[in-house]
Amino acid sequence: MNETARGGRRRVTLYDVARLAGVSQPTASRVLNGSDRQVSSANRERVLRAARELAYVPNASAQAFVRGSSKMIAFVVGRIDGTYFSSMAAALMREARSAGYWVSIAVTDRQPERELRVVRELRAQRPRAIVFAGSGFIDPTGNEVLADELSGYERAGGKVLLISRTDLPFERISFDNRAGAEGLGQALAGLGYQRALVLGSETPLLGMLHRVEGFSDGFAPGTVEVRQTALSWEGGRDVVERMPPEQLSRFDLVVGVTDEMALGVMAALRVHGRRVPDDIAVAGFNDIRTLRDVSPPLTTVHVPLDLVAEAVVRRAIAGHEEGSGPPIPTHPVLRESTPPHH
Amino acid sequence: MNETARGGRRRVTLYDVARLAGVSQPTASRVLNGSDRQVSSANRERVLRAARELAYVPNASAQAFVRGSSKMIAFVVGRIDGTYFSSMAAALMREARSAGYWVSIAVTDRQPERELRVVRELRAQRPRAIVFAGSGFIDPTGNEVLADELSGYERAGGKVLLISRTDLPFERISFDNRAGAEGLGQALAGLGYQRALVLGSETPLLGMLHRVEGFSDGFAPGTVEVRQTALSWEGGRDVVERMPPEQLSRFDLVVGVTDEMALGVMAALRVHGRRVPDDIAVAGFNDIRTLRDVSPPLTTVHVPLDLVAEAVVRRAIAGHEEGSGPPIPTHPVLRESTPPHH
DNA sequence: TTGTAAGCGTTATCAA
DNA sequence: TTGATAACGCTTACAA
Repeated sequence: MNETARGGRRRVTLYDVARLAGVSQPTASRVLNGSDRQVSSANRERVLRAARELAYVPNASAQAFVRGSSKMIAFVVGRIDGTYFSSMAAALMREARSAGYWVSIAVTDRQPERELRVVRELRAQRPRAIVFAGSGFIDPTGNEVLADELSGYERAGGKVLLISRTDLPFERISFDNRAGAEGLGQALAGLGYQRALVLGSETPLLGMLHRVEGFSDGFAPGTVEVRQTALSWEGGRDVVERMPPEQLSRFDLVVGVTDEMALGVMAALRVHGRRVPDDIAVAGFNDIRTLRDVSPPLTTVHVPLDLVAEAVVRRAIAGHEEGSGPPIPTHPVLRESTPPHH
Repeated sequence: MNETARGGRRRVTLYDVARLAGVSQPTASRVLNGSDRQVSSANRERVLRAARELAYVPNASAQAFVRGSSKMIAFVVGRIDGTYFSSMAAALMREARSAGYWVSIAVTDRQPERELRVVRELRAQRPRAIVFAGSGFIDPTGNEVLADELSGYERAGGKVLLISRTDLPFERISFDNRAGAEGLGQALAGLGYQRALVLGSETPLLGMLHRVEGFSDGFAPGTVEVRQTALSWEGGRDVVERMPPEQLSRFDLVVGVTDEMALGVMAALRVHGRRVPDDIAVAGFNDIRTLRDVSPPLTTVHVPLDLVAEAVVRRAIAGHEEGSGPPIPTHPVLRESTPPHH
């Protein structure tokens, strides 16, 4: 009802502090908030004391308002309740904090119209950067409008960054999906595997395509069978569930383009009484933390999220365009889900 | 360097829209931002058209500034890279969104001094509510200062909410830890288990204590052995690692006060070649999503995060104090990690 | 229903 | 080094 009166007491403002300290508002401002300007140590002392005495809390809205930009980095993600993106968010927050920024997370549920709404709302917040992570849909029309919206944001002084997302025309931070997958393919071929089933993403995402292609190249070009499925735990599970047993038996290895898919595969195999790795081997991609809880330990490709976070924050803050630099290297990690074969 | 000039182009303001539409600024405001005031449909139409034409984006900082409070709910959490809190955050965001609010997540790494800093920074943002989730330390001095800070925030019109946290004097949303744990204890005793090792939290948290006590009461008062350990995966693992094998053999069941701990236990048991549930049974608490990936499926106590999120948002928005209502019920879920025994 | 005018808290410009 | 003073973009009495 009555918004401002809620709680009654008037808030302490910079003016109050200045008055108590016997200085002008600008001087108080120069002391309390980061300014290069010098203030005499006598005044500085009095202002600090006054601020402490009144328990002054700067009004971030007012600061953001007058500065025209906030200390916020917006992180836009399809989902947050999964280890991969929440780990990425955690790394990003750590990194941002050490640079004096904070991260706001927005979830889109992977729906294009939600993405658009989220960006509109975010623009209103005037964040320093808007960072998109992962697997966006490729809906040309939807993306066109989204790209327009983001361009408008950039024109107004913001920065758009994409993490391993390729369907929008903005600066990009990518992993070397292809090389990591190729390394995995080589390693597994070297262990003696010969008939691999690869689960790709039914949503056509360039990054996922690179993983499939890279693996195929490293493993043995032409021998790999690919199935497209939902990019999720359920997607992995469903492929196994729906595949006739005799068909599944033709493979000695199943590889998911994400760990989540691989975990879905393992769950389904378990249900059907197939043992990993005795009956069939499994591997994933990303090296999410959940892997420490599965047995046997899952072979995967490690993605160094700390490096990603560091790059994101550096570029988000940098005034200039850095271009889409070299991809961040990834490397295969062999574990017990893929022991030497034959 | 030059903050405001970044990007060059002046931003479109409400004034521009009003001028193009040929109306006053307040009228444009009434049309574009939620106001109860009526505007003639002719003017409404012109304003909307003008806004679209100029691609007007409201300045949320200015709005928050002048309104004295933002549409933000701050969610303060020890860590975000775990299934439990990220699931809770996800539920909270869903719920908040449908009420027209958005959630900002702040991570404290469970360090008291970080908690204090985070709250200070959050206060500056003037969020509608600050919500603390989970396991805070009990450091009386640290908490005293924190409580002061939060009281100041409430006096200024904000709302503090605690989710299953009991070391601060504010409105609380709690689960029925005791009843859930008691139900679990009864159920497991009913299955024939007789010698339980319960892993409690070495940090003295009331909620965790209730779980230990509840379980003990339900299982068989006096027969349960309790070990305190770190409230984490590592904490669970360490207990098993450090326990002499013959001592561990005395138990037919290990219960962690969180699923994370239980998963740590399972990992350690695996390493030491003890099979679950054949050699020893394991149970946890929370029913996190990671459980779908472990085998055998873990017995636990389900905590309905959707209900929690709903309660949080409702109370965060409500102008009045609701008191710390009845706890949200939890219920045991029996799975294969604790089959009938003997 | 509409417009005028005041004010929100802070920073930045500029003159002292 | 300091202090008037003018923005910043928006909302909200209050008056028309």
